[in-house]
Amino acid sequence: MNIGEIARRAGVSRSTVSYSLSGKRPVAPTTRKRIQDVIDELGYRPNATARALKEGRTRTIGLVIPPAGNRLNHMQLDFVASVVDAAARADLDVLLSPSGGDHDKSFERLISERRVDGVILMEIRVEDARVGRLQQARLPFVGIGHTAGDEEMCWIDVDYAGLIRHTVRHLADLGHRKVALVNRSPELVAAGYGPALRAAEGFAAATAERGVTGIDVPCGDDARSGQDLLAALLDAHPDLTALTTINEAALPGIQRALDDAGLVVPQDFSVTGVAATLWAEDFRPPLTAADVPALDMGDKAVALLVERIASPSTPPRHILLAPPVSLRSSTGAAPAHRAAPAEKAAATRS
Amino acid sequence: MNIGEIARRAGVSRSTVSYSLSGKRPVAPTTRKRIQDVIDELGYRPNATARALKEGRTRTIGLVIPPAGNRLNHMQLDFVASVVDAAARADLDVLLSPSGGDHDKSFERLISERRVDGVILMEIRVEDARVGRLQQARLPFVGIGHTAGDEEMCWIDVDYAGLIRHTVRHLADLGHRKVALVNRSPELVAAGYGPALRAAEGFAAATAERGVTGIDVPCGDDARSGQDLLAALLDAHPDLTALTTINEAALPGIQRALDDAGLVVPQDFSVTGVAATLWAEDFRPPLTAADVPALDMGDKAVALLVERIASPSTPPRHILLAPPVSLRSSTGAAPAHRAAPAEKAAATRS
DNA sequence: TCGGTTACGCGAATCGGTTCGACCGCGAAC
DNA sequence: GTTCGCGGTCGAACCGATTCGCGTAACCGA
Repeated sequence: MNIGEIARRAGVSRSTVSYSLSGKRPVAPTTRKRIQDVIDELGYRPNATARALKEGRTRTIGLVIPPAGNRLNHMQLDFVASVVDAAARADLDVLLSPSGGDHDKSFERLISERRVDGVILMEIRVEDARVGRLQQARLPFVGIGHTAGDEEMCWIDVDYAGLIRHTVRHLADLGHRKVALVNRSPELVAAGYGPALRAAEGFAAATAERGVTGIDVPCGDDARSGQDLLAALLDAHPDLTALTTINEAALPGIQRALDDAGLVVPQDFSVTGVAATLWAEDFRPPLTAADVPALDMGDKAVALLVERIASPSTPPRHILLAPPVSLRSSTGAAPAHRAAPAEKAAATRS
Repeated sequence: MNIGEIARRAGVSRSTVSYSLSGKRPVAPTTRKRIQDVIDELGYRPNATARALKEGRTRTIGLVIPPAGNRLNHMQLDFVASVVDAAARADLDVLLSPSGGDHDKSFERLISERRVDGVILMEIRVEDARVGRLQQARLPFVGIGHTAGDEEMCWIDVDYAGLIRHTVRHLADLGHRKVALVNRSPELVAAGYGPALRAAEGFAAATAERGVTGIDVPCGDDARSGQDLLAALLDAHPDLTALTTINEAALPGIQRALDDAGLVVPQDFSVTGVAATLWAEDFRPPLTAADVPALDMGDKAVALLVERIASPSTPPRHILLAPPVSLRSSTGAAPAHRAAPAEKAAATRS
């Protein structure tokens, strides 16, 4: 069932059917009605492939996600969902491509076979070969995260440096003198993952500025790692009274380690950071944190990409988001003295 | 840069380039080398759209996920990841379509514009209009979950009835006399979501069989709902000593409600159910549960779909998975007497 | 009455591949 | 010495849409 079949049944030429559908040239009302009746009867919709070939665009965008091994965190998941949603509203389909390494089969297919009109690139690293590949292919794209040196591309990012700086100041104002940054996984930090690097930057700047002692440690992106890490940290630093983090997935583990040590938040220990709203609200007590507007970012990313596809030659735009810190109840004045973890733990175990 | 350009530069016809690439007809080694050199130099890859038009297949499959509003749980997320992965291995791309209602724009586009060669349909309901739509369009598809009446389709499902029955027997064997089933959200239950219905079936059968009292309650798919529900449940049923669940997302909330009530697992209360391995291991103590092999299911779904695309007329196959129950440490002998929640909670609050 | 719009519709070209039929030259077989 | 088969190549048709150029008829004002 194709446009020729419709034309035949309506007794007109194929071009007339096409014009009737697109409205790009006038078609007599009676003819149009006849055509529409046939279309309605057969439930015809023009073949997307043929249309794409002729028009030179696929009405599809690629969404490059971290590879399946690395589990997506809630922020990323919300982002994916909102991209798919926003794309649907713009009558675009979304092609998924898991890609981590530089030479990924599925990524390469997307680009060189021209399956998509544009790409949204998640989890950009500071040195990212995919950016060069996209530029070389002249394919419009929007990065989630930015690379320091490159102003030639469109991107949207969260101002991790600024937000972490903000949280550290907040803790310093509450009297904390020794503060930890629970960063993303060692692998991501080593790979030069932007948010991890910039969080560290902001952390270093703010601790120096306020004269507090800062401990910057990477942590696997899961509850277990968070628990082990914090237990070790509490053990090694009896005077540690607060932490800030960008590692959402470690939060449940952090909570457990604090419980195990018999520390009450925020009386004995303060916790803050940057996280998706859901995670922040799931913490107990609710986390004082900068809420990453992941849903909003998806909308913005699609809008930016659509704009870029329409006019690829305009100078690239950048959006740096700095959501406000929601004061919930996981931070408080520094305790005069934090009981040694061992003795507290013993007390609760009994 | 297209096949004509390659042909021109290599001094051959377009068909020769095509045959050289596909190997469907012999090409002289010298010619082949000349062509390959030009291709390597320009980095040519045949345009996917044009190829799809001629071949009549897009090498793309559609993955229909629950709409963005309903947050995906870990099981579903693992499943999506493994589908994308398995598809990539089979040189297929994955087009995402969020669809809940019956008349979804993006779903309809996928089907009627023939953007995909086949579809994987997640979260099937007992009455699901999308199934009929796919059959009518003669588009191969595999359902995740099955509809009772319809044996005409391919599906993969987890044997929720059997697994829940199994967990209830386990609890009964440990001496529990009153057991709750924490089911999925009221909306899903009302919509006739298969796993929810079948879990209830299995629960009813097993409680009857073992003569234990069963309480079957729906619960929102999030931590907060789990917490509220269980608190209410403990309050209303002082003799409730165990629960089983298929609602992963509620687990963290269940954990909190138990903590708040001062109940220790498994001494005071037993918890079990069906969950993704990650959630089961994240519970404290680790959850005795049937581990849903979501990653495996993705592989199997893609394999089944590929098979069905290749030969659409063979009778549909069904796969019912019944993963073994991993005995971890969240279930134990029923306590002689469970302290009233109020008095225990008061004790911990002090 | 005549030139000039405008409305309407058709045929053909085009997008970038794949594939069928045909052709040519050469060596083997009868 | 013709014929057959086969390796190697080319031209043309085709997939299903869009769109350009052109023809025709009706209608307008001068």
